[in-house]
Amino acid sequence: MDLNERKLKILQAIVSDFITTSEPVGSRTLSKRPDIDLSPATIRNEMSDLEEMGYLTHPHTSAGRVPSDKAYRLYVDQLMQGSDLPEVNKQEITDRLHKDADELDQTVEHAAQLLSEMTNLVSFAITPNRSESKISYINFLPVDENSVVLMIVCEDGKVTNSAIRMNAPYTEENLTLMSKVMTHNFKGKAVSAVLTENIASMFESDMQALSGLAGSVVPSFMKTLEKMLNVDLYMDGYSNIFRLPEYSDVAKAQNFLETVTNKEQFTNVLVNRDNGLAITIGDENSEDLKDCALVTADYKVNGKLVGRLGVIGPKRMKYGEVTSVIKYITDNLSRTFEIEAPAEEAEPVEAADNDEQ
Amino acid sequence: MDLNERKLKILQAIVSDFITTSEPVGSRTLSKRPDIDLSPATIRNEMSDLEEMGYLTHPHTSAGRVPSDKAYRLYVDQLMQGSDLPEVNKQEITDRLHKDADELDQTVEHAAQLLSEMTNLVSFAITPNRSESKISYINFLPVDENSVVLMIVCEDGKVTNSAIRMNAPYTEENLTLMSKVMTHNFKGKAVSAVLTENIASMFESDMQALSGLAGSVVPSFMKTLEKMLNVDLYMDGYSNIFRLPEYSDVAKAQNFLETVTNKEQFTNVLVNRDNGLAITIGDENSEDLKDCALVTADYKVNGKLVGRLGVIGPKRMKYGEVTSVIKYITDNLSRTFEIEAPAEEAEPVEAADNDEQ
DNA sequence: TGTTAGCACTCTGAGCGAAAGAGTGCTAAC
DNA sequence: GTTAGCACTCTTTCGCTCAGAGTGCTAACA
Repeated sequence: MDLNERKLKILQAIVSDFITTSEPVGSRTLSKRPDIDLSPATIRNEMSDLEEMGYLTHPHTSAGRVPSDKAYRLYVDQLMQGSDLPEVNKQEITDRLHKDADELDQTVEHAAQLLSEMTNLVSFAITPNRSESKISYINFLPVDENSVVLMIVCEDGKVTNSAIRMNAPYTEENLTLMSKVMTHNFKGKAVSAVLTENIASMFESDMQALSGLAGSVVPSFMKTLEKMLNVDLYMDGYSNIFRLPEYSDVAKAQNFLETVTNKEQFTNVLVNRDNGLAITIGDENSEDLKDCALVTADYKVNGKLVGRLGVIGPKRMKYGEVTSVIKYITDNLSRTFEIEAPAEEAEPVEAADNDEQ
Repeated sequence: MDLNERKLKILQAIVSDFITTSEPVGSRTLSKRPDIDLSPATIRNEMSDLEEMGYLTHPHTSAGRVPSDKAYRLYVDQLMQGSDLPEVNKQEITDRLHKDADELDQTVEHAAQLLSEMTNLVSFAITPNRSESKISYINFLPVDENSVVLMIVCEDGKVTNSAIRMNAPYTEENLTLMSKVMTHNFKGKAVSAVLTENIASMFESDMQALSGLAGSVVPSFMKTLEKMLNVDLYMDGYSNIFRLPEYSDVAKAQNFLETVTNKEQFTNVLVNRDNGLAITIGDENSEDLKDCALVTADYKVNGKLVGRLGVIGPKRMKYGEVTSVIKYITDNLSRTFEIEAPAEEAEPVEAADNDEQ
């Protein structure tokens, strides 16, 4: 038995019908569609075949057919027609993303917000991983006699800072010296590379005058670098799930919310997805998301750093629309954080990208 | 008719019974309690009186009594007995709050997490408002030829930074000069005070050499200062509401989540609450929270800055337990961010408090 | 005079069965 | 190969009854 033209057509009709109604699709309903010119009985035969082939299931004998994960996969890969975003929406995306375009974090948060509004699903966005970002400055500033602030600036403009409680007394000169020596040592190196270096030994050789401070500074420096690698997760539209009949059961809604509000775990899921546009459906996800579908896409910052943005919802989602919204937003974000007029320079000029407060 | 001893006792029994069961309380149930030695009929008479006085309501004729908002208020003010936190919980709070005590934001986030776990309610925490914090440094760092990073450090160690896109070319010397002049001008002034000054004029008089840069810098500087005033909101335990029978109705759960996930609006509610321990019940809240109760308390940072932490849940909450957990956590937080061993100095030494990236 | 027992009454919620509706699968005819 | 027809299945909804919980009132009691 093979998937001939007619079976595909029927399958497509069933999937798209089910996506909009969330009700099992019966043969009579299908036969009424203008694009399908077959009697209910014929359709029933085909549906029976499709079920045997694993594309459809049956909640119970006297119910219509429901697409299986396999059917959604086929639908997404071959059957679905990409929808073009209405001009109004495009305009809105552009407008709203450019409103606070000088703050990466804020813009990304807005992007997530926008996405949940436009898809009526739960949306999320993660900021780029900076393990390959290069260090640009290291700076110690006095706060009071016991504590200083350490700030590390990356070439892409990202700033991370921490408070450090000093064990030994320090002078402003100490701090300036330390800032200079460390900047000199690490400038131009990637964050991940520095994290594997033996920093303590550097203090011994280069900075004997400061070795008394090393005990306070080294662990904090490492911690701050690690903080630089943290990926922020923004989510929006939690309450959208209540609009979906699949979550009218409170237990299911609870389950979903629990999974999705576990930031650490969920960030992990997102970080480990395929690059580019990625759609995973049902089984293709981990156990606790097996009733969901995720659609994600990447955005670029300075043409290098890669963040990610997407939605999570029921397998029955409007893949065409959702995909085009996500693509449009990520493209827009990438353009927003694009290098501006590199013009004559060979080395790329980093665009404004910086952290939140 | 007045609230005599017996009526109070009955009312207290009804409220505490309803809090644990969420079922309307009948006269027979009450008469079985060891602390109430009255026949159901007598209790019925008293309940009828209490209803007339506005302390009880009746879902329908043949149901037990339910406390009114007025009853909860009385309960909280007079009838409830404060519970003492078990030693295990105290220990856990202390342990978990001190794990990352060098990062205010992170600690506050952990506190919210802890609170939702211990109360099984939705918890929240806001970071302190810094409008009265004093500025300590202002620093411009070059990023690339078009952009610089501006960072403002407060006396309490809080750092805020922004990327600035420059309209005119700049030199490192320009930045250093600008940093010095601005630090000199604003050091020791409160953020809110600086925000009302006429910064632009300062550029004209003090910094003529830099006036070409002022156009880029002044608006960004103001924006960054405003960012310094932003209060961060952390929430946790959203999915706890599904455990409560009052939210077994999906529409109610949706409503609740929508109200509470509106960060801006909800932050506003929190910022405008009374200082110290504040409990608001039903009507006492805004319209969209009229079925809820909020309990909040303040914590202090450096004995000055004040943040806030609390829970939101149904009016039927264990006020005693909740209050003692919140108090214990806020006290603990205040101690964590306390000035450490000021010893000989007159001027208070600021403890480590700094921002999240 | 306050308290209590008794009883009729009310309202809710669970349980049950009937009936409607949707849809299938099979058979037989086209 | 397609279709009409029909018996059959399963779910959902509706109405009904009945048990249970609780009240309010009255009358008796201490």
